[in-house]
Amino acid sequence: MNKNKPTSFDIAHRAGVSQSTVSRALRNSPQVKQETIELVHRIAKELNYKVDKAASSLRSQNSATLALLLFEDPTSDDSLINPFFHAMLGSITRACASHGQDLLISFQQLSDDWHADYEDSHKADGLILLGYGDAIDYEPKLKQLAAQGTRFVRWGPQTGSDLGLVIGCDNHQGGYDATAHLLSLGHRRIAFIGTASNHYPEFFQRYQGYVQAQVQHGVAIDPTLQQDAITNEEAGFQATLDLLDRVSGLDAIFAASDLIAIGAIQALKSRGLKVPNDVAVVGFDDIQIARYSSPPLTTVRQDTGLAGKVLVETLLSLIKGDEVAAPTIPTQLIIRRSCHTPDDGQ
Amino acid sequence: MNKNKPTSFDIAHRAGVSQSTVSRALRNSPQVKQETIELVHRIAKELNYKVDKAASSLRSQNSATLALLLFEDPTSDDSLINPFFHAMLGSITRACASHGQDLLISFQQLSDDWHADYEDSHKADGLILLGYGDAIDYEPKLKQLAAQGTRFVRWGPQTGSDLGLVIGCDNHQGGYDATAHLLSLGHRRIAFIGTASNHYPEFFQRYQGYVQAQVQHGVAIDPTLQQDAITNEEAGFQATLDLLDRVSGLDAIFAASDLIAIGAIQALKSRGLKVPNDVAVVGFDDIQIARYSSPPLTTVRQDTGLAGKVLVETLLSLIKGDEVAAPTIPTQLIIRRSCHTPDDGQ
DNA sequence: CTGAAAGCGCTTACAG
DNA sequence: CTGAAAGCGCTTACAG
Repeated sequence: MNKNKPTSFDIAHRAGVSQSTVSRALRNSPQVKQETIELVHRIAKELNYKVDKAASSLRSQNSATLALLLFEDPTSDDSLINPFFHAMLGSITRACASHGQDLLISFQQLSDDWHADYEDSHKADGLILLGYGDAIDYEPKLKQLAAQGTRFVRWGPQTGSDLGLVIGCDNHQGGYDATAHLLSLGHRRIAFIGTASNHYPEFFQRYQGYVQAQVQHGVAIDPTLQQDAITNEEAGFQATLDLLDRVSGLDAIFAASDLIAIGAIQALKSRGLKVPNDVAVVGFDDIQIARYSSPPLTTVRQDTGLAGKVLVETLLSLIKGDEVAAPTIPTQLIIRRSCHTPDDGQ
Repeated sequence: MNKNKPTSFDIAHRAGVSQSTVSRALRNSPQVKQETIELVHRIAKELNYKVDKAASSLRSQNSATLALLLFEDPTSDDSLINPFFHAMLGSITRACASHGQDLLISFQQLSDDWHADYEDSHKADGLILLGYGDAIDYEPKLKQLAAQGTRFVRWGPQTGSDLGLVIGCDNHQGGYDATAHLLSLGHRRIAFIGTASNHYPEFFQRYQGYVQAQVQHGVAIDPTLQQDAITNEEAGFQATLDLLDRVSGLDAIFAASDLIAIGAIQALKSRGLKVPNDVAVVGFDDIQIARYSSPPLTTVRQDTGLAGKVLVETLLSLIKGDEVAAPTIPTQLIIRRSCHTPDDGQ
């Protein structure tokens, strides 16, 4: 079947033109007569001809392929993927398709040589990095990539002194909005669950938004209301239990991610506390599960559809050598039933 | 940076051997002296050399790449991916990595020419098809792939007269186990929610297991207890409301997928029915959400870890030209709180 | 607007 | 165990 795969020479022969002209015509070169272009395309279709990607990449030194590298904390169960990544994956896939790029996907270990694996081998023209993990562990890797001249974009926290091009949402604003919403509902003892340090800068930015909202509303910050957790349900569950053992009078939780929030809700229920009647909960991400948790989760949506598009387009600009900026993706507060709304009598 | 990418000639020069020998040494050919192999590898490492994938693919006519094509019903919201696919994706990714294969990923429309897109262009040596959708719509596509000699494997229902190589779980047994479990808890009015026809053969197989279990337990089949639904929460929600309007005395639901089950639970709650006290619910898949639904969902687990490995390894055998069989992946009943267990006093 | 020719960086017979 | 040579199927100067 594949033995007789047609080449551009076959088309040239049938069309009565040279192979060079076929090559140009297939890419709709303005140099080629419209008539010839149409003829070549017609014959190509008849023969089921497709440009050989390997030959094209080799000659043009351009793979028209991007690589998406996913990574998580090495401690996390590696059969699970953060649902937030899935949404990003869908969006990145579509953006690649619309730009004629193929997408390689891989789960990476911190120990691997990402540059070598993808750029040196010409498998991909650039990398998209996606992951939650300890930013401190991760930093040397980024430095190495930058030093190697790897073209990459990364989803993450924008700090102003970023290694490489970082595209992220407005974590601070999102944290502010979530907290302001809880304050507007009358809550005053609002916990923050999530590791708020430079190890998890996205969470830290959300925490800072949480602090700012309270300061602006004249609520004193009680540092004992912050409890560390990485982004999975287990961690959220355990952190909430620890928090409940430590503090009193809690009336709301702002969880640094939806996964943490879902664990928190389970923990609250396990202690006989009702959500939102006893404790309101707000998450972050708006993953698919958020709508189907019980109660449905109020959360801060990250626009994954836009994010994927921006990641891909920014990377393509970078590869082309254009000047590129790193836009910030806005967030949006999505109100559901995990906290009372003013007009919600429940 | 990439301008001076080293080639096998650079290594040859430094090592004082020919380029052919370098090429052999890099692939650890038994023809090459161990000493030479080691020398070549050492120099390659020093130079950060990586075999150029395009050149290698072009010459060897082998891309060492598989393509994963995902598709869903065109009607479904295309920003969502069935969580079951995510688990498969993780598993397939890992299996590819362990076999030295790159993985291209794409969301496909039924209208696209999958063979041309991947095999004719030498982007991939074979395809993995993953998707839920109407099997009848899908069939002409499979016939076309088979006719074109495309090497592909597919996750789906094994019917005995499959187009191409189909790997799937034991849907019938899974349906039987779920239903037998409900029967053992004393339920007698068990609904099946999911389209049970040749349009959705996996669901149909699960339905047949459901029927068989009841027959064996001497329970008469009431066809009005079956309600169509495709695999998403919306459909499950709506189907359950319709069912509740139509039939009386319902004491359990076997949903053809977890997404349907989650929609069903929402619907039951919206009618003031308690799960499992008023109506028990069992799902199918054991997606991640199942553990965090409220109540946690009893379901039939498909072993996605094994499935991904088997898909990849079967496809690689097919590409190599080996004789291949299509194994069936076993299922496992996972008991949680969405139906009473005999020793669960709740 | 088109063609002849070179060459991308490998792998693989072929010869020794 | 190693080397010289051909060639995978394109793209792209170069020449007209």
